[in-house]
Amino acid sequence: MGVLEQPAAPAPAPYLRIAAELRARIASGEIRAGEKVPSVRQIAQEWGIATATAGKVLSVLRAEGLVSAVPGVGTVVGTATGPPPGRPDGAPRTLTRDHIVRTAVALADVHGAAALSMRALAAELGVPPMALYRHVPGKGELVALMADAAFAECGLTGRAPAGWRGRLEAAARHQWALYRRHPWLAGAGLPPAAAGLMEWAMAPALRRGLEPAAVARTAAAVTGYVRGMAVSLADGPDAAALDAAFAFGLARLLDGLAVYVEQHTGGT
Amino acid sequence: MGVLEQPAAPAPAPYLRIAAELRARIASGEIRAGEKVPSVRQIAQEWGIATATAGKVLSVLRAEGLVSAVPGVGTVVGTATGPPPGRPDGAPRTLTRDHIVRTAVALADVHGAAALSMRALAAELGVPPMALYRHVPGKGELVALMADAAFAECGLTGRAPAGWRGRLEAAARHQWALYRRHPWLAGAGLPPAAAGLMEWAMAPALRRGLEPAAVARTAAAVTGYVRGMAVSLADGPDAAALDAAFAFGLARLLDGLAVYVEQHTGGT
DNA sequence: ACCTGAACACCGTTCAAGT
DNA sequence: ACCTGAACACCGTTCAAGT
Repeated sequence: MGVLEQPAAPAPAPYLRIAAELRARIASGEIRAGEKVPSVRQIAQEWGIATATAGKVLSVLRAEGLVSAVPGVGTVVGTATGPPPGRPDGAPRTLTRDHIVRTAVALADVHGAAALSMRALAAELGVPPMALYRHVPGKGELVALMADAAFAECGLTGRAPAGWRGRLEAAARHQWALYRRHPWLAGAGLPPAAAGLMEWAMAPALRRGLEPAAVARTAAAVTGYVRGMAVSLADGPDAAALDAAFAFGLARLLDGLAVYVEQHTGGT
Repeated sequence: MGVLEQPAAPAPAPYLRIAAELRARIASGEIRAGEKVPSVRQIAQEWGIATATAGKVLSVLRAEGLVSAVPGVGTVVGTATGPPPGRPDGAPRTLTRDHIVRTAVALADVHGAAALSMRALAAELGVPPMALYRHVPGKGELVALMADAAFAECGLTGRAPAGWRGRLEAAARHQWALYRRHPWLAGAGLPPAAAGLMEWAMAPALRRGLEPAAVARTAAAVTGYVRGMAVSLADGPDAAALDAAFAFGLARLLDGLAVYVEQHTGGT
């Protein structure tokens, strides 16, 4: 039923997915030749994976010749012998909406929402500002496309929990991870892809017989909770403390929902 | 202990408080002579009070000669014989930080956060833009002051619930009401006055023996929940549906917290 | 027809010139 | 000393002028 209910293709392993994301950042010019890619430690922290997995990410990119380890510095884009392959400098790929959106996401990720202007984005892409308007109606629509693209990143790799609670928790944690990765996202409005995620999340509860109105309210409450914690995160304060508060509050919210679901559905 | 624990002065009745707010809007120039003040129905809806109470609000202002009922139109600022008393036109009161902040709040309430610019605010106040900077360091600080002023509006009129759950629910609903009244507020960051509200909210739980770390996480989770629902509200969609979802989610969250508090404190 | 440079109507804020 | 006009470095977007 839900758009995410039956993944069209098997989800890639996390390290491959993250490697693909870094590859996209390099391709979009967000990380340039000679600049450092995130360290193993940074990757592990940013995506919430083990350092061993993070190490595999960099191995993949090194094996491709896209990055190389520079002792005492870190892992940088390109090899000692020249710029990275795949996009010879000065050959500007034809501008597409997708490329614009991905570059905008990268720009906002790195420099913050305030730094995302149509003019700065155009400069990043090496095109005149007005060129963007042939692919995107305006900045508002661009931000909506960015949010949709971010939510469409499939990060639900493991098999989907069958129970309503496991499914809802997985969706909430996925949403949280997206907000951690894209600090501008919580302020961007919920895109259609977010509705898809919630549809996926609520499918077991719906099957269990929870009435549609309660399903809708549950989805709104959980989504709102995650988003509220994310905007608080964007305020600036201690991220670690909020991570703990997020997990705590989510557990309490799910506990409370469990009581309700018990009372309002057939049984186990 | 909390700043709101022992109110310095007895809280005014709701209709007096709302009358004061409308009076401030008129004084600040947000509602000008000849323009309509909110109708009984609008007041009842905006502040979540009965229409009978809303009627008393307008009675107060009418008795003061500040507004008058115009049949077929509504209640408008001023009397049939001239402009409202209290601020003769052309006599600009001396600019103060407080006046700037209150006018900014009124401007953002009516025209939205996007319409709040230093230049527009200065125009509203009838001063050159740079005059604002002698009272406020910059726009960011102004918004922070606005948020603090909004949170400092005391709306917790009834006597404070003694139980942890009633207190927390009252604080959450108060915060929700603030966000309903000031749609820009959820996007403005949590000001010091919000921490005061949470301190007040969590005092009974703390007295009950809930450990400080759990108290902090609970406060962050509830505040985040309310704020997340409020930013979703600001997205634009059906406010009535979100009101219901807010109440639903809050009840579930408090239920889940109840289980936790039961297990982690002494007893009743 | 397609593309885009110049222009318009804004911003927040600096700073030097006014009183 | 206090105040503020002009200016600076931005914005998003319109539109007419270029190819």
